[in-house]
Amino acid sequence: MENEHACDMRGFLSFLILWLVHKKPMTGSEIAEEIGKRKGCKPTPGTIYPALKQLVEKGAIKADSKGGKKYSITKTGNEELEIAKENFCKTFYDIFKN
Amino acid sequence: MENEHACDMRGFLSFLILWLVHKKPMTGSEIAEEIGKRKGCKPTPGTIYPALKQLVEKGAIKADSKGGKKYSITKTGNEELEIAKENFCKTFYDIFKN
DNA sequence: CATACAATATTGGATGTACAATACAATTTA
DNA sequence: TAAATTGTATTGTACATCCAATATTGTATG
Repeated sequence: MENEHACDMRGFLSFLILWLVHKKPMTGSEIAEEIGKRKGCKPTPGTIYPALKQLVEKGAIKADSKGGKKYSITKTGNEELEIAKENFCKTFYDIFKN
Repeated sequence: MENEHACDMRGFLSFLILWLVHKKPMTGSEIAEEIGKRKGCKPTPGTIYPALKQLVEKGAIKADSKGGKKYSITKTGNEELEIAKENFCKTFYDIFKN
């Protein structure tokens, strides 16, 4: 609700989830598994599901209620991801150089 | 203390501050300015100084109390930065591609 | 010395992310 | 059907980060 903390360094979990789901629809546990592989430490359900819930409420992702309940990105989510990705790259552009 | 939330997606502000200060000692306002340039939105003193305080308390940076009070990275901070950088790159390795 | 201004810093309240513990739902196995 | 297992989700508590507002300190300038 209209809180414009645009300067926020919070939100990297949501950003990463959005990024993963944008590549391929995934279930909650698949997402946790993939984050675990990348960071070396798998987040617990109490971390993953609240974040998923927020993203659904924002309309950035949606849950396909069949089978394992996969989450996939929406049009809104894709637009948001594009902006977030750009900001991310501008902010950390020189971290990856060597 | 000794809270081992190793899985943490929090701490990106501290990470970025550490990264900036590692390249060159900076004052609080210089740090805010540089982050503002990267993100397009300059963090307020209420964001920057508590983070700096924590980093000093951890021993990751130290304040040179002469002139504009520049902060510079310590040996401990450099070691911490090296680890954090590696985790960061592993976690977001595919964001920068295209 | 006094006033102004910039940089440094703290406070209070909100939000995102963290885990542990627990609960619930859908299969599978006995 | 009962018990076990796995995935999904909530709750409670803690902490990093966020801003606005305020306070403090240091350095000019009058």
